[in-house]
Amino acid sequence: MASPETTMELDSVGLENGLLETWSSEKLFEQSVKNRTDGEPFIFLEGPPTANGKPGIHHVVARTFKDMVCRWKTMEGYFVERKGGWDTHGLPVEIEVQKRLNLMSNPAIEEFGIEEFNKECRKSVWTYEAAWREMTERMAYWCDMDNPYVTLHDTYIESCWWALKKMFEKGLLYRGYKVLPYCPQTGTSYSSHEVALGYKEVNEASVYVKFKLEDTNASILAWTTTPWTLPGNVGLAVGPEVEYVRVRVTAEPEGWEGHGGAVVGEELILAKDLFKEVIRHHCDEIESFPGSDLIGRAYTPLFPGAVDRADSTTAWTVIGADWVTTTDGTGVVHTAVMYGEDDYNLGMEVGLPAQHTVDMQGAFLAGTHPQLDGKYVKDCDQTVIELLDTQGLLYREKMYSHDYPHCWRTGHPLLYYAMDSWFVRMTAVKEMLLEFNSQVEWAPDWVGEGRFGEWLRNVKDWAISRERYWGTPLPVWICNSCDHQHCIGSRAEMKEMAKEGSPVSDDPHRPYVDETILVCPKCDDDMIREPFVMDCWFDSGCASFAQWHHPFGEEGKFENNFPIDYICEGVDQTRGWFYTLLAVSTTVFESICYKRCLSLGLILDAEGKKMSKSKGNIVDPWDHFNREGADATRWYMVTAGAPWNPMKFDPNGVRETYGKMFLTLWNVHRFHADYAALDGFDPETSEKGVNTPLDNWVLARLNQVIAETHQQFEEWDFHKACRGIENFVVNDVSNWYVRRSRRRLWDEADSADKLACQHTLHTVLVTVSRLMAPVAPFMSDKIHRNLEGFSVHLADWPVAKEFDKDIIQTMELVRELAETGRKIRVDNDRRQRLPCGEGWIVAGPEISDFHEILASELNVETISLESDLNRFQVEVVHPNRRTLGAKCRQNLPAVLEGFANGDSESMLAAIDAGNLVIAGFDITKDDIEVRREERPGFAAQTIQTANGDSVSLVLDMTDTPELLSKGLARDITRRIQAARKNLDLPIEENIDLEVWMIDAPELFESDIKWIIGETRALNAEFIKGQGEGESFEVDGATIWYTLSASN
RNA sequence: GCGCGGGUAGCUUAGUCGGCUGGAGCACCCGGCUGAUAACCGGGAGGUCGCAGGUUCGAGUCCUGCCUCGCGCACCA
Repeated sequence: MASPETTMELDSVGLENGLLETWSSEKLFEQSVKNRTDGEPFIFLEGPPTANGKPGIHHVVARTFKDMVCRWKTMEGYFVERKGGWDTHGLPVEIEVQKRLNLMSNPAIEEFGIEEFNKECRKSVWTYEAAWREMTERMAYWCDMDNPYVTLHDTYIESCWWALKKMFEKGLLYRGYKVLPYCPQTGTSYSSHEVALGYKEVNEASVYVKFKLEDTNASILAWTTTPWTLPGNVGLAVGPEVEYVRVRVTAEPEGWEGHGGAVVGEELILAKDLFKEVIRHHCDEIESFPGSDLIGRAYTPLFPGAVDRADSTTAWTVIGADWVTTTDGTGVVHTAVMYGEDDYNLGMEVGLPAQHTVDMQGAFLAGTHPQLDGKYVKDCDQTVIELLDTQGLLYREKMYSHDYPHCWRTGHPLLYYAMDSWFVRMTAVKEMLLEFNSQVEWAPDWVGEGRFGEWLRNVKDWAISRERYWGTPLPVWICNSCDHQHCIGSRAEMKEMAKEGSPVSDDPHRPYVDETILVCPKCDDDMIREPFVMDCWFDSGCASFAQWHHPFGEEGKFENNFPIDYICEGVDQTRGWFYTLLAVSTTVFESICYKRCLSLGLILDAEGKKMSKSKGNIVDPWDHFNREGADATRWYMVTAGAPWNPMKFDPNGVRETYGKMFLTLWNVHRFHADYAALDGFDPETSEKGVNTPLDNWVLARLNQVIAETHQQFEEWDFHKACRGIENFVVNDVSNWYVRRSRRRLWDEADSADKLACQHTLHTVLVTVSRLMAPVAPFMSDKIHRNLEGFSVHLADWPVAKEFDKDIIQTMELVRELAETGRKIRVDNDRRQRLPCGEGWIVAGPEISDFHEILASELNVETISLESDLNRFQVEVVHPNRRTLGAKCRQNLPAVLEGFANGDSESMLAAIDAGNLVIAGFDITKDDIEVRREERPGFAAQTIQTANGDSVSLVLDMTDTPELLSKGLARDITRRIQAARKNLDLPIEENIDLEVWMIDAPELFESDIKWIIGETRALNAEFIKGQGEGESFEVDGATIWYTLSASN
């Protein structure tokens, strides 16, 4: 170990870029990992980003929190591997390509060719890979980007297949329908994200329809905004608890317009609450009853023959559903199984026939009705209304305005349409999911209990198939003759089962996999693959094992890396990756997937608005990387607030962090390193010196900070930990320790005091570097290398030693007293440079260790303890509201008044005698606080210490010739030093000095010598009378001075 | 509509078990200090602690309702 090197002014961008090169040539990341191979593994899993979008500041946030924890754990001695990952499949990729090639629909893609299309997708996936790598490297996110897992790799896909087969074997995979927003023009169903792009307000006809009950002469009224779904009606849903009425029409209404109507004597049934709103005729109420009375009643189909009853016993009957409300409509919900999500779920539950009346082009199927067959459904709304009207089945028509989703590409209204889909039966493992979730340590805990728990309690079967092209193909084949289903679990299995002569491609993607025909194990006929790809969330949900190509890859790799210790992503992943990881591990392994999950808040702009491309309020991380540097950016993001709270990203804040934290720290380091280099200080071989109380104090504080930082890291309070470090660096180390130690290092001889200071600074800087290394990996490393000769990232996490809490408290008091002294001077109009003869600390604890510091801070000649309290101050009794409140309750005001009117001296005497009674209550010592306040006329202030004691500071304001001389000397020195600095004179440069004075107090010989020493004046003259050069006035005196470098 | 999380000085925020005059930082003004860096120190100004009730001797803190912002879920039959 040698002496540190002298340093330069801070250039953070240069510093960081320089270190990046050093790290890369040293392969420091690899080293830091390998260094800990003997340690217990800490398992981290990278949530794979998609590289077909540009990385933004929110990615920097997530990566900072990932990196920070991994670096911290590494320093603690854990073995922390970090494999990178890329999410490469899915709709966003396809949409990008579709836009570029103007392929608006599935038929258009197929015409273009799936093979070509997927080639384009494969290319598009990597559009921003370089940008991602650059960002990742520049921000110092340590992660193995050279051997990442990639969801489009054959091996990765094979693991996904394996997982799906596990589910299949457990009976958790099944085929069914899912109602999705579907655009018949493009032949595509849309995810909720895309649907959100296309909401438009529409004003269209809604209808009230009469459903004639079979066993009685009455009709149930139901309401719908989509008349085209009426031919598909197979049921009516009512709320079992909802109150319904049966009414008889007694007279025609006044001013009826539009289609529909009812005849006198006709009977109608609807929710009681909605009667007034819906019914236009004059009616008599016949009876009222709960919805449960209606359940099971059969009614006549509106379009007989449009749907086959098949073996359904519930078709065209009234069904109970507790989600039915009376907020609009009639309190009766028309149910068309294939054209509404609730309708479909209800239909499945009670066994309604699931049969389409509309084809994939959006046209009515043949056999629905002669006037409708083959026509586009949205064009038929009026026809349906007229058909019902002519049969007397229409009660009313009403224009209704609402938001309705439209195709973001073509602008056509989307149809909710039941699509063929494959599902994972998550509902079957709900209890297990909840149990596993309760084992996860969530930060913050309310995301786990609340948002995520809520989601799990309402878990639905997972629709994992997509009618798309670019994705992991669904490995399920169905037999042409016997409908046998087979799920492939590996590439080998596919080869084995392939029909002779059928192509088996090495690339598992479409369209190649579509061409592979399997032989049915049941009947030897051909099996054809289901034409779906999988939800890309399934891909990333498999990451915990597919990254290792489990179970085909390296043996033991997966087992040793599961379950995961730590994952961290934005809160938007709650229903995304956080869920799919758990969903897959639960169904495949019957295990938890991760033990700890940090869910990060959204990132907002400085105004609190969500960052989005369209608003143009995106912050480019490079703006900060290139200005304040990655350290300041990372530190800012960690200290700005709790990680799970939404973060308002304020570019100004980054600048502040840079100026405050990093510039300060750098200058402390520079101060130490420059002197250490000059003196040839070596932390290992140089004498230890003799610690002053100041050294002992800062070392105690250091250990306190170590302890607090560690504790707060453990509790996920990274923001508090880092604010604590920052406070220590800025306030304690720089603004107090270094400020008070400056003169110690000016000593040119190797004094014991200087050595102690240098050892102390060394320890403090090295330890602080280690504490902040996980968050600010650059400057911490620069400092650590300079002082310790090796990288901070190979160092160990600091462990706190026992520390002296008393000295910390004492110093707190000393600093408060120093501030108090300045306040006294301001109040008494006495300038800081004019010394006071004496200062007294009244009734303070023993702090003589710090009298010297205090005297210097206060600029007093001597400090002494004064025990005679009465000399300067009186004791004042204050009530202790906390104890008195408990004792006196509602009588407290009276007691407080008693205190206010009482005389402190006599109250104290009474308490000592044990007989103070106020408003009927015995007052004891515990009920009061005694504070001392200075008597009027003294230059004094009283402060309260942390444990409630009063301490006062009194300054003697008397002037003497000696004091005036000293004060003048300091003023002169200060001016000359400023002039030296303006002239850019080196610190060791000597000067020639002339000083003239008018009306000045006498300058004592000793003070003249002091000026000469302080200013390094080789030749100096002090003259009474008017002079030349710069001048200033102090206390009525005028001073002129000239100086020049002495040669 | 339901759930979760916010709302404290112009801005960013701390505020523990309900208890002394609601603290900091940035910015602003005045003063001081400085061979101390984009520094430091003192003082000033700046507060309806989102609003309204309630509990309590006492509420930023607990309860109820409301307003508002963000996120999520549901609904839009």
